[in-house]
Amino acid sequence: MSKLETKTWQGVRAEVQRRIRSRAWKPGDAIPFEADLAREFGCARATVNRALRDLAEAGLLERKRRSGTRVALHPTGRAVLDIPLIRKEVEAAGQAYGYELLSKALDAAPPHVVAGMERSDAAHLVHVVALHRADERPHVLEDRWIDPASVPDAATADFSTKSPNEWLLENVPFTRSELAIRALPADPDTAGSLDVAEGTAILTLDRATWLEGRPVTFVRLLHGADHVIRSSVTA
Amino acid sequence: MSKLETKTWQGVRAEVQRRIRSRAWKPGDAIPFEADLAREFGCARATVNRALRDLAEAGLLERKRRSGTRVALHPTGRAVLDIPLIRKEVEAAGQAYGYELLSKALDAAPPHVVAGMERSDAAHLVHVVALHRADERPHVLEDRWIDPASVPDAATADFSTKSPNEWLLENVPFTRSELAIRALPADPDTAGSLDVAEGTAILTLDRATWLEGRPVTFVRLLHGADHVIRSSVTA
DNA sequence: TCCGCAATTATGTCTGCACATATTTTCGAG
DNA sequence: CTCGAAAATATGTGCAGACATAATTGCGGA
Repeated sequence: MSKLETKTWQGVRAEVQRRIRSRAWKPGDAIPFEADLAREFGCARATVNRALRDLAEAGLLERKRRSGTRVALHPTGRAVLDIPLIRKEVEAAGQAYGYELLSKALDAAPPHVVAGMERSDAAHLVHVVALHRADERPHVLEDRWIDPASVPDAATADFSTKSPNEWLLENVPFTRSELAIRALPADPDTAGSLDVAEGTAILTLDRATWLEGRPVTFVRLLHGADHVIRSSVTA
Repeated sequence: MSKLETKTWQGVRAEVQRRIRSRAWKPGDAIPFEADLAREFGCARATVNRALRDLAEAGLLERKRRSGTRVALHPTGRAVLDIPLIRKEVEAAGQAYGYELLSKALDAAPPHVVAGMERSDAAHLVHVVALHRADERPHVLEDRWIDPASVPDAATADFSTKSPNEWLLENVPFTRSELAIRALPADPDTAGSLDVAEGTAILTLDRATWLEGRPVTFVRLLHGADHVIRSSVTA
């Protein structure tokens, strides 16, 4: 019937998206088979496949072998957070970036108990505390532990001018990382470093990273007042 | 030389990833052309293309036409947050889900000033406040505004048993949404509803959604004590 | 009736080939 | 020497066909 002749996978995706949004295909409905859509659109099945795969990745469709494809019941909201270097984040906001090393210890005790960070030799970590500034004002307090077993250079690295945040990203690969975002009240030390009142709500970002199952580093980023993590979703 | 014969795009991706992690290909380096890799791996160029495209999406590679492909300088940290239904989130944690409508107003004033939410007819919004519980304890306070111009059914919808969170997701499509995560101190009302002390650090999630440029809804989710947003990244 | 093996079938992926597109590079005109 | 058009080239995408894989279905035997 239709002489749509879409031909490009983006075109197919757009048309399918339109049918979902217009409720021609309702949530939970099964949609036509790839082969049928290919015939309708006048393109190859591979092209339809590419489009549907993309929409499935975006959470709009659910696909199962042999069963077919259906419109997702609850479009799984999915936000992509960019986690830039703190320096780049500050510079991108048009502010002057400043950095200051507050402390570095070689044989530090294990960090505060953190879910998902079961270290083997917890007694010999490198512990670095550093402050990132934006336009002279405290921006982020970086509280980092590094496992020297995974990162031998960490013990001798000079963190006085380049932050661990940046140094690690450039020098140490990782295979997996976990992220946890919390709202915590500022403890006295944190409050002092960030120049806020004790107990202030602090947006806290914990990240643990591993290389092939071995712990590499754990960092807690304590953000200054009114910090916002933003993300936009196009789906 | 190598008789790797990888054949599958996941295999190619794994091998390329290995070379990046082992620093055989260093950040900033250009890697071999698709055609060359295809010859080395003994597979079709399309297969290599699929693998490299996937790695580029993950932020490990940067590709430009005619220029070739190179290893990303700063593996762009990128976390994917799943934003599930609150009900599903609670149930997934093995807790009993409870829901209670606290208030519904038809011609509400515009919400607190929110960046990115410039409404046209700000004086006629539907305003719903509802509480989500987990095991009887307050879990999330949902503070939502809906634009009836975009969602006519919102005025008559019954939010006493099904949350706006869930109702909107099932009934209203959207094209774009923006997300902001903050840490805010609990104001008296919020503290009362969530059963926490006033001033407690609250993990706050603001989301604004549009359909083809028209505002649909704005919601502020105020999370109870110790709430954590988690995400794991495999790259 | 119930269980498990086998046929079925929709999606997943690979291949080889072709052409499109975006850059870079080259090279000639002024 | 400079500028701009034309050639070169790596990635992006499309096509048709084939086989792989995972569910589902249905059949047959106990």
